[in-house]
Amino acid sequence: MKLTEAKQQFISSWGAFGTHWGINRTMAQIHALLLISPDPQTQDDIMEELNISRGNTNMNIRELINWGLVERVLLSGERKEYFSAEKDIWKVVKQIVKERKKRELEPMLQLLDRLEEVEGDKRDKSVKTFVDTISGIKKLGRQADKTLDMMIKAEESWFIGTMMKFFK
Amino acid sequence: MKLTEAKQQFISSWGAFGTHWGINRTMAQIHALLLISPDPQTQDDIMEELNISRGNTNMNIRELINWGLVERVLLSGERKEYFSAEKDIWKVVKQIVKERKKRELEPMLQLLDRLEEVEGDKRDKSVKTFVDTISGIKKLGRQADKTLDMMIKAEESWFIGTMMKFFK
DNA sequence: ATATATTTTCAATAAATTTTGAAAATATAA
DNA sequence: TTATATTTTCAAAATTTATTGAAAATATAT
Repeated sequence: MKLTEAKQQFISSWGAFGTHWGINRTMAQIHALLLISPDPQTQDDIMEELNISRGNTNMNIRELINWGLVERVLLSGERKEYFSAEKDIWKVVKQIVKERKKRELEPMLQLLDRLEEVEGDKRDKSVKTFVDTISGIKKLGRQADKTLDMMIKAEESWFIGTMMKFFK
Repeated sequence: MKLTEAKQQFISSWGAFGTHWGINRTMAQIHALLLISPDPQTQDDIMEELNISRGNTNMNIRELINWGLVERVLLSGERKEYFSAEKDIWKVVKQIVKERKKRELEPMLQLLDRLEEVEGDKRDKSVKTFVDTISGIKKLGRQADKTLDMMIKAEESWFIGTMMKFFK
């Protein structure tokens, strides 16, 4: 397979992959493009490569910056802004985990805390089922939260080494 | 908080949560409703509770069955079908992991295998960056695949116990 | 200061996804 | 068998989400 075709396939698949995980296709594609670009790219480079409008490009780049996956690069003597993505995949994964944990897991755990304190007699079957379900989710959620915290702090080598030993 | 309100909040939040993970809102809401329902529910029960149409209800129940999260229950002497969700959250998580692994992670790893074999000289910077990125993703992906395999087989007690020890 | 390049915003539009509801298919009862 | 209940399908409609592109804002150069 030629490089050009391989790049296109990667970008397109990364985009489709993203949509299965609640990430918009264009954002995932820009990320993919920057991941495989040796040098920082301008907005115009990205627009041209992916055939998308200036506004769309701009908004999604900003979103990637918010997620901590892309950074602005200023090249001396250049007026345009350049963008580049973190290439270390372990760091990328940790950053995504960190953000999703903060944006989704933590608020969900807070909600579960409140819901668990529902009024009513636990001898009432509907109260019991509700509280038991909420508690079960909360318990697993709290464990996930702790595990992810550790993962975020861990080095890839340590983490993979540990997993290898465990899950030989 | 009253049970009725708590239930509604849970269903609504579970639905919103789902959309952040590429799962349609209604499917997640039906799942939430069944999770907190002490007894199996009919299509009409679900339609009424969530204020959704018969077609929508039917399609999403089927989808939940495909995901292995809900099962049909036949009550003797009853003509209607009843539905209930697996209540053990650890089993639910394992089932979701298993399905997403099969549907998304495995095809992605297969694609990466093919992309890694791109033609061209690795001294060419653009080839090198591409291959290195693909290899990095593949390496982490393969490790995730193994780890998830183990998790799918593990008992909750073993898994949580292990994690607790590690991440004291 | 003015001109020019570049980035950002956002209302309008387009595209994708979800939902409806009525008709068709299927299953059960009489 | 015929009647009735129940489930399934799917084209059309509604809704949600993504994208465009031109105007406004900002930054840099002359």
